Amino acid sequence: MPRTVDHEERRAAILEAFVRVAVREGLYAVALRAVAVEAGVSLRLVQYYFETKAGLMRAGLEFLERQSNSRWAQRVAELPRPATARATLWALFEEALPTDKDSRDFHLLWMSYAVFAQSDDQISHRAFTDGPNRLQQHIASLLQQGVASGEFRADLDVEVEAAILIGLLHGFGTAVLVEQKPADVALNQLRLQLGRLSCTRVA
Amino acid sequence: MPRTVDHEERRAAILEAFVRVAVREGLYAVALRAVAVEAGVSLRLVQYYFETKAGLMRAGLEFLERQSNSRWAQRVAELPRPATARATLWALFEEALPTDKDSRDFHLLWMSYAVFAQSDDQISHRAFTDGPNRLQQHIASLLQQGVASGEFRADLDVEVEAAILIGLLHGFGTAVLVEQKPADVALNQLRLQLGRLSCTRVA
DNA sequence: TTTATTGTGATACGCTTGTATCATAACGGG
DNA sequence: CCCGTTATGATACAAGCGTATCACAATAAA
Repeated sequence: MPRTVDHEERRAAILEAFVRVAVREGLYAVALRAVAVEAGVSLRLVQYYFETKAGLMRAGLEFLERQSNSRWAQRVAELPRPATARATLWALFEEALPTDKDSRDFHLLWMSYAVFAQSDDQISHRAFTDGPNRLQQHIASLLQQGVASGEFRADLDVEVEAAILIGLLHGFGTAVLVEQKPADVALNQLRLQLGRLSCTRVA
Repeated sequence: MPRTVDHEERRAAILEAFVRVAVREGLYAVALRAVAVEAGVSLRLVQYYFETKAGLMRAGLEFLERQSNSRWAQRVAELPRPATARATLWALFEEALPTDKDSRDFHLLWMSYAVFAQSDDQISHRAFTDGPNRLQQHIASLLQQGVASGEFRADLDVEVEAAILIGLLHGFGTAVLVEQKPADVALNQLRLQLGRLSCTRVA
């Protein structure tokens, strides 16, 4: 087999260009030609690696998922050990809010995809339910762990509290995204809600 | 002046068609021709009443705002008097979640517009911050009123609690929208959070 | 060195889009 | 009655879109 160029590397480069264009012009307005120009390759190449526009869209979503997962994994790895349940939760909150530009872009695109998926059955809706569900499970188990270690009140319904925290996270996330309020305010309000679950009530 | 046809009525009819198309095909994919067909008028007519596509978009957003306001006004009017702060809040929650199809459509379009506005400076971002801010003020005053009437705990920071409730409302709203959870589950979880603020603690 | 396969460019096609143009029908005021 | 404004239809146009086609450069295997 000839002319072996690293397929995955090329795909990644094009996908990064895709993300940049999508952020700049809006996901709905992404054109294959614009992606090609942004990536510095020919239109044909984009076609070659992703076949069709729907293919690029699909790959874009998967790319975002992978990127988000690795971001979170790195964040957890940087956590000082041993990490309390509360500290881990807090890191999760900070990570889940669009604090820096990268995170902002990610949130915007994710939301764009969620909207897009509502009137396009090419891409599966499950990405937008499975992700939050997993996250909620994760939060619930962290809460449970916190209850066991005495950080949180013993009478918590961890499932419901996790659902509430997830809801808040999403709501505040979009609020920060549309610049209704700055990220640090959102974090403060989250801290208050988390404080309610603690054994040592602050307010 | 001749051939006087009710301008506003026509505009409204076209806007309703616009909304239907936007819900069906996605806001990003709305074409003037599709709106014309849906409204049963000629393309030229849509141009005549809205000049340009951006004009139609703008008008569409304003239409949604008006529709939402009147929906909420009617809801309040139907409230049994005298309405307790808690009952009013609860009505607000029920109204704010995408429970029926109309509300679902509204939420979807509103979210689409929010995403759209992030990469289009034709439509003002203020609609997406002013609305929630007003709502938050409203909730805060309801909470304050509830504190005064003894429904809610006296030591509440009503501003922060209002912010938290708004955040939850938005988060749960999108969760229901993407069918991550059904509306009644979201309402139950909201009830729990509201119970925390009450004088007579339930759980 | 040939050969088959993989990777890349140039370009064209058909379609849809928003917008513009032009004619003309309808109708109130003079 | 007629005139000028308002309202509506038919149609044209240039631009941009996704997709398809074809040629050909590059290279690993024979």
